[in-house]
Amino acid sequence: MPELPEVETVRRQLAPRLVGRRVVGAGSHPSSKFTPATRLTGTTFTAVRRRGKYLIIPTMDDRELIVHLGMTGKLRFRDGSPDLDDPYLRAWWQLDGEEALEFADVRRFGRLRVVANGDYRDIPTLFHAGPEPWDPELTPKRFHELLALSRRAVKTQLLSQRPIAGVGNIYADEALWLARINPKVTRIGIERAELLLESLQTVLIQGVDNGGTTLRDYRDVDGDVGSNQHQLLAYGRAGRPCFRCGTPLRGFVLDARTTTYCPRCQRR
DNA sequence: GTACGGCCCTGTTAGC
DNA sequence: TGCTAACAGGGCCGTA
Repeated sequence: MPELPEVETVRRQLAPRLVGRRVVGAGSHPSSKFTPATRLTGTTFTAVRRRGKYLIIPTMDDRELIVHLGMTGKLRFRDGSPDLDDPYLRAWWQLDGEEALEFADVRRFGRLRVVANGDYRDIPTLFHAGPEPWDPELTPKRFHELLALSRRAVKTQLLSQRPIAGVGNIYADEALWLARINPKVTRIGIERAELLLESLQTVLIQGVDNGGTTLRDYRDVDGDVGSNQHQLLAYGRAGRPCFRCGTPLRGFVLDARTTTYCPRCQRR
């Protein structure tokens, strides 16, 4: 379940090895989620950027490869040719210099797109994505205004990517716990919005510093796990005592996602 | 425009 | 031991 810290970790590892590399061949799984990969033969990657949970990889011919890792997507390099016997290989790019970039994804929730530079109209979540967590324009006031655009539950809004980009289920639960905000509240004041923004920045920075959170599937480009799962304060701890007050944390399903919160610290 | 439910996927785990 | 059902969940789409 790669969220901003996991995707940023991948981006940092990918960039020095991918920028300047030419694609001499490509292939993919037949699903339309992955076939865009094949449109890149002959071009050269010029950068590796990130926007929310999306990797954006511009090419020399003014296009961009957009990668969403979904739940179990992994990017990795392989010496020589791609491993076509891997049943989970969904796309691959043969690079100059006898090396391949592979996209493997067990559950096929990931997806690839190739677009003209900056044209995200066909990728709704990316097109409508809110500011990055560290965007200087994302002031507490602005964040509060963005949250006020909808009356849905605050956690639902975070997962929508609209008030802020890059937050998924794990870091949403963590930040809401840290800010003592109930996931189901539909309106928060400017002071609590500021606290939530600070909490989001805190948990996301910690996630990046720890190389991401590996619960089961996530691996970075080198195949290594992250270590942030050892720092989690709320996510996945339902039934266990709150680190602040000792009250057993409660779990429920919100928007088909497990949600964990402290019924005492995070009262509605 | 907004809210909501269902679907895509498959390995792992729980329950019988 | 072996089978079945439930579960995990980000993004998208159809419907109300």
